[in-house]
Amino acid sequence: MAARQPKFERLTADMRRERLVEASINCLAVEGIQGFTVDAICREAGSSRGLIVHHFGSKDALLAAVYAEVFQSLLAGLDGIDPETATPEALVDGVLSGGFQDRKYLNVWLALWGEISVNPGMQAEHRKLNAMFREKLALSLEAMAKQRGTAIDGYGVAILLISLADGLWLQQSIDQSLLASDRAKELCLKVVNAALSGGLNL
Amino acid sequence: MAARQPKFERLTADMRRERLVEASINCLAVEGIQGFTVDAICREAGSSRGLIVHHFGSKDALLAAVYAEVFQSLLAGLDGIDPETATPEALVDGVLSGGFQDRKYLNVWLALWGEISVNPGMQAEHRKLNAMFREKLALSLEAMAKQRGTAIDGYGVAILLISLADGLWLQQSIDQSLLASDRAKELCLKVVNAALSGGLNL
DNA sequence: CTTGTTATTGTATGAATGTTCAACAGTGAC
DNA sequence: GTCACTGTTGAACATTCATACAATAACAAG
Repeated sequence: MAARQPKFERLTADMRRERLVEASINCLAVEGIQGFTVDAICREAGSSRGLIVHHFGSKDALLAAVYAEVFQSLLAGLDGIDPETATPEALVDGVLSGGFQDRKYLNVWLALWGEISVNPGMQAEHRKLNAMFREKLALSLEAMAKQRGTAIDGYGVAILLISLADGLWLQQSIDQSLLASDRAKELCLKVVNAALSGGLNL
Repeated sequence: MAARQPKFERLTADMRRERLVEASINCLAVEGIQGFTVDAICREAGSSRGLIVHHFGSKDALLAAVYAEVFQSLLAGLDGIDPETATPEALVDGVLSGGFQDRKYLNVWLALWGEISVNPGMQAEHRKLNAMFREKLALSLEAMAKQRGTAIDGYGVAILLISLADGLWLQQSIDQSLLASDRAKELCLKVVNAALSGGLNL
């Protein structure tokens, strides 16, 4: 007699939550916010429909969990960067590659930004996480400027770099024929180098 | 006896289309793509539900019309700028204020970008319109560089400026506490001036 | 083996969605 | 006044949606 076949896989709550978050990212990536439906997500995650409410309470709470996850991978791009020894190349690489580099995430970020701009809870989270990111960048930038004997406004340059990287990534993701990704990196690098050498008066 | 009261206002097709497009923009602005529903749009436009299909054929076609309208106001920001006599200030002003300046449009653009990245027809339109915008910018930038006696890659600087402006506007729209809009303008201006004087080697 | 906990399922439900369509009515031509 | 044209209405329709919930079953503890 064959071994008994369980009717479903029973996971720990954390593992199931993780699977649902990843499935959500895939759904968002492919079809945008229109594809972010309970049916599609659970199909992608290989579970039944009831689990989103059971593990997250609501679909909105799941989207918040997606944001936390995606932002983690953005922060990870700056991991391993030591403010004292970092090079401009490493910094630009970190900003451009953390969670972003992949065009796949365009629709994920579009959905998240839309939600952040409307949902006060997510806006608070966004401010907190973004401040961390900016802080880390600003420290590295100021350390590098110091080595060159120039004084800069690290906060201002950080905003400049983040905005430029976001804008380039956005344009490139929407229309891939616009520019190659190494060209985007080159543009960022030139601006950062100019800022660090005092050429932008920042 | 009172004058007969018409049961509804009968407009020309063009006027009705315009009203529906404007109503769509308002709906998108307030609630994002979630608020872009036939019911909400027609309520906002003060008409019955049947008119979207009647005048546009489908809701998707209406969104395409919204894109055309919004991009027009983006192009209008560069109107009146003569490549030969333009100043960097005027150019940066034009890029930052055309159709963008207003935080109100954040959700409109997020929805449009999402659709563009997925819908081939809108992607083609996007490429065409964006190329026009870039072309106009590049011409003005090259003319200004020439006056300063430097040779630049107008196309590259245009992409740099557009991306930076987009990124700054995006960050600022998502979190208004991040930076003031005159600060954003100042950052753009410094980068453009550096580029025009050859400081960025572009 | 028995039992308790809880992850999981899948149906039920009611609200909201985009589109269709036949009837209606404003408007200008004659 | 009569007519044709077409902008407009609003009910009908089939889907799809998020959520609620009671039944089921996996799994660990004893």
